[in-house]
This record gives sequence, C-alpha cells and structure tokens, in this order.
Amino acid sequence: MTTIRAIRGMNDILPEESVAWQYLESAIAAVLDSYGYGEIRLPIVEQTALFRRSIGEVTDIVEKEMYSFDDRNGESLTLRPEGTAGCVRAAIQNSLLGVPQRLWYSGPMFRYERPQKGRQRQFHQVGAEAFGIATPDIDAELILLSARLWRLLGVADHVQLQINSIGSSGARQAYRTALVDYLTGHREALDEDSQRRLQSNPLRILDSKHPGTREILADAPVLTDYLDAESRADFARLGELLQAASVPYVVNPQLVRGLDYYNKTVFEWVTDKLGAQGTICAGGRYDGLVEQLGGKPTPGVGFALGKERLVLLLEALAVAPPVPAAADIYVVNAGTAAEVAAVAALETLRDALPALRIVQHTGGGSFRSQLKKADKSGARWALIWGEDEVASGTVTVKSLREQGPQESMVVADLPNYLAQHSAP
RNA sequence: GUGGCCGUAGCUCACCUGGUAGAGCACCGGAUUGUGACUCCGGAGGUAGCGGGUUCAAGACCCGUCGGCCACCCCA
Repeated sequence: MTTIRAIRGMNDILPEESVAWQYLESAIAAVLDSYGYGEIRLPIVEQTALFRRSIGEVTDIVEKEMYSFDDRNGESLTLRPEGTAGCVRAAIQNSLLGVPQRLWYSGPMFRYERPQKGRQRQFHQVGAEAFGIATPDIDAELILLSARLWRLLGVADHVQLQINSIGSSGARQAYRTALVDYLTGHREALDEDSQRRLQSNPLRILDSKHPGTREILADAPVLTDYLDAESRADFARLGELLQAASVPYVVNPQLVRGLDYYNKTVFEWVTDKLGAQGTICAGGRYDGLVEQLGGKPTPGVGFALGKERLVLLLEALAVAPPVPAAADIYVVNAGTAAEVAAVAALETLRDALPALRIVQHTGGGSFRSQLKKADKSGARWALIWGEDEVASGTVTVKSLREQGPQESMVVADLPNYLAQHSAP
C-alpha cells in the first residue's frame, strides 16, 4: 500500500514548530492592534478574474503559478496567490471605503513554484492594508509598525529597509520606454530571461541576478530621473518621516515589484540570513487598484510579510522561545480504582487551577513505566495514586525536578498545596 | 520550467574499490514487593524511496521515476 504524502511544497507545522509560529503571530497581532488596524478574515478561494485583473496578466504568478480550477457550476476559481486583491474586493463589497480604513489579515497563500528554502507552494502571509489615505505619512506608518515588529521579535539588527518610488503610471511609461531603448541596444549581452522580458515586463529586468545583465544595468537610465513631481515630493517626505522616527533605510533605485498594481512608494525588508529568499516583508502603494476592481477611486498602500521566512529568521537568530515542557503535572495512576480516584480529583483540581497543564497517564503500565513517562514529559510534579492512596483517600506529590521527600496529603488539600508551590 | 547534491531502522549516519545490513540516540522490557533521571542487561524495529538494467552476485554501478535540499527563476 502506497502511503499518501502531503502535496509537494505544502508542509505540516508540527507542535514543536508551532511554538515559534504562535510567538510570531501574537507579536504581529499585538503590533497591528496597537496601531489601530482591524483584522479582516477573507476567503481562501476567489474568482480567478480577481487575480487576473489585479496582479497583472503578464506576471509569472498569473501566467504559471496559480492553482485554478472550475467550480461545479463551471466558474473558474483560484486559491489566492496573495492577499491584497481579496482584501480590496472585500473592502469594496462591504462598503468599507467611505472612510480611511486600516485592515490586516493572515493566512495561507498558494503558488505553484519549485520549493526551496523560504519558498513553498502553500505559504503563510500577514498583510496590512490602509485605504483612503493618499499622503506618504501612511506609507511611513506602515513601515514604522513593521520596524516595531522587528524590534519586538528581536530581529531588527539583521534586517534592512530598502525603499524606492516607481512613480505614477505615466512616469513609469516614460521610464519603461527609455529603459527598453537602452537595453535593446545591448540586447545580445542580456540573459535569455531578460531578453524575453524586454517585451513582457521590462522593469523586472532591473532585479535580475545575471552578472552580464547587471553589468549592462549599471549604465541604464535610472527610474528616479523620470519620476513625476508628486511622486518625487512624496518620496522625499517619506524619507524625512523615516529619519524623524530613526528608522534607517537605503534607497534602492532598482527596487521594483512583481505585481502590476503598485505605484509610487515601494519598500522591502531584506535579510542576509536566509539564503536566496531574503525578503521577509514587502509592499507599496497601489492607488489605482480599488478603481481597477470596480470601487470608487481610493488610494491604498500595504505590505505582506512571509511567516515561514520570519520563523526561519527567528530560528537562525535563536530568538524564538524555547519549546515548553509538555506538562506541569503528570499523573501516575495504577489500577482501575486509582484511575477512578484520580479522574475525580483531577477535575476538581482543573477547576481550581485552570492554568496548570495536567496530563493523566493513560494506557496502563507499571509504576515504573509511568514514572518514566512523567520524567520524559518534563513535568515539574508527578501525582501518584495507587492502592495505598485510594485506601486512605490521599494523593502523593513527588517533585521531579528537585531533590526532596515526596509528600502525601488528603486529596482535598491538593489544590491549595499546588497553588502555594506553583510560584517559580 | 532549468541545474547541482542527496534518498539505508522513528532520528543522525556508517557499510572503504559490488559478496546478501550496522552504530549512536529514541522506543519497549528487566536489574527485590509501588517510584523517574545515572548505570547495566535484554528486546523490537529496515523487501536500502520505487521500477527496470548490468552481473554468478547490487544498498553500492547504469537508466528511469518519485521525493528531499540548495540554487536559477520568481517572490513574502
């Protein structure tokens, strides 16, 4: 019988790993909440058209990475490859955009890619989006809250902020023309992918890693020189605000985005600790997207961060919290009478001390084997019920982490005893 | 989609130039009647990813396939 495995690139997150995930998630939720962002929960499946219209027809995501399928009624659906499109769709549909909105969401995204470190087919993002605010102060806010998150998580010293402005669509058109003109003159020296993108998506040539292409790019026209006055001013303002908040950044004129809906400010948080997939958080402004998806013209800006990559970074820097012991108390109970006595007493104990993690031994076995399990569990105490205890209505408390005699007491005294000794 | 490396017990790995599988850890049991850790003794566990080929003989060599990792690409 062939065993069934998980789909390639779709991974289980095991209990020992979920500790770091929960740590990360609670930090993220706390920071977003503290800046006044409200959580929005969105479907994982949307109409395929939503992504085609927002992400862009000629992007790799839409061309070859989406999990699309026909619903039973023949409608084409897609497992969301990113979160912004669905968030915008929901904001429009639920009439949230009459006033400025600060929203965040979290969950799985799906792209059919070749898995490698920091990249899987089901991956998890947290997104934050702000709608209805056209000024760069909101761009700064999003960056500042992400910077706060890095500090809270203890990774701030190992991430770098890169920012750029890709301008209005008009400015980008003008630049695109200039770039294509220039690169066409050096067509032969470009790598194959870049030659292809000369037609399809020339701006993406800017972040090619191919050495020959990089050489050509060194003398290429610079996007910054083509920016419209407003983009230029907003970008300068963003720089001022970041400086005022003491958030260091580098301007990377070659920073572009893979999704078509971005304009003006774009930014990326990168690290050199994760190998090739070093971007842990990226975003930018998308002032045309709401209108493009059928809403009233509404400016927008947001970012997405990759939870897998953050967890990898926490591990690489050893700042994730340690995996706690499986239990505080492990209950040894030998024999059916002991089991009955223990069950009754433990329910009372759980009522009295709900924070205590109590694992009752199940499945039988000798005292010796049960004690071994108790030790393995990492529990601080073993509670022991055997024939003697049942006969006398007592329980034995044995400390597993420090030397000293074990104590017996009447069952009714147990909650008080443990409450008094629970302090670290 | 392309390339490199790699698939042997639950885990980490060994078995050198082909002769029919081993260690450590983990697991289970025991070392005086009801007491863990340390130690000792014993035990269980693998059709060597799968399929084909070469050979008297393949875990070792060859091909294919599936899977893993890393990189390209892409991107969070």
